Amino acid sequence: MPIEVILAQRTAELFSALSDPNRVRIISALLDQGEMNVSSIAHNLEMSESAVSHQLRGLRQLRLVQARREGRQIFYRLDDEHVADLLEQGMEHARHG
Amino acid sequence: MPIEVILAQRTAELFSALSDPNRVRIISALLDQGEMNVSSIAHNLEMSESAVSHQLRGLRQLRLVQARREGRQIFYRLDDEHVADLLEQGMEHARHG
DNA sequence: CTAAAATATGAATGAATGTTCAGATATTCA
DNA sequence: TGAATATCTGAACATTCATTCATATTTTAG
Repeated sequence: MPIEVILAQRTAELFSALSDPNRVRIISALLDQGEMNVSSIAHNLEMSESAVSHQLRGLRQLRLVQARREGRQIFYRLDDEHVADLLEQGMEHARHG
Repeated sequence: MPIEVILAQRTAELFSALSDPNRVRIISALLDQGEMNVSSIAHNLEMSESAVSHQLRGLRQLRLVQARREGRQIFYRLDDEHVADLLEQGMEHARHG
């Protein structure tokens, strides 16, 4: 498989992480707050905790998000400042455009 | 509907345009070549012309791509330099990361 | 040890997506 | 006009995806 195709796949995969409104909101919330546990994300965004948990799993697998346990809560934060840049640039484009 | 949710939707929609390997390759090719017609994109990326045409329609509807007819060929180019930035940033992240 | 709280997980379901195939539309050239 | 070329379109199909619901796991508090 040509490198170019593999790179395209990995690029698409990265953008896929930002291709759902609720994931955008989750990442945006983490960008604002720095760190949040699952239930506060769910409450904040009016999503079920299960849905949030499922989405966070995907984001964690892509290493866009990192988890830290504290007691029975698990706090999530962005793993990568590049993702913050990407999201901000995309939101900026979406605001105008 | 809260502005924040609408913005998240529009942001996700933008990233969705970059969330498929073949679309990434199409946009990347247009970025390199400046302008291409459907069949040269198809040949270049080893996609069917129909698949390319379907994808270009979506990109055109999102105004990421612009069309110009010349005889029986239709040349496509990126409509927006911001998208080029976004793609390059995403590809850069995908190369490392 | 038991109950409660926070999160994770898996199966099920419906919606969205990308490609293919067949055929339609538009344009040029003889 | 008729054939050839380039592109588009719509239906069909398989696949992927996000959510829900029920249940499991982990941790703390009592």
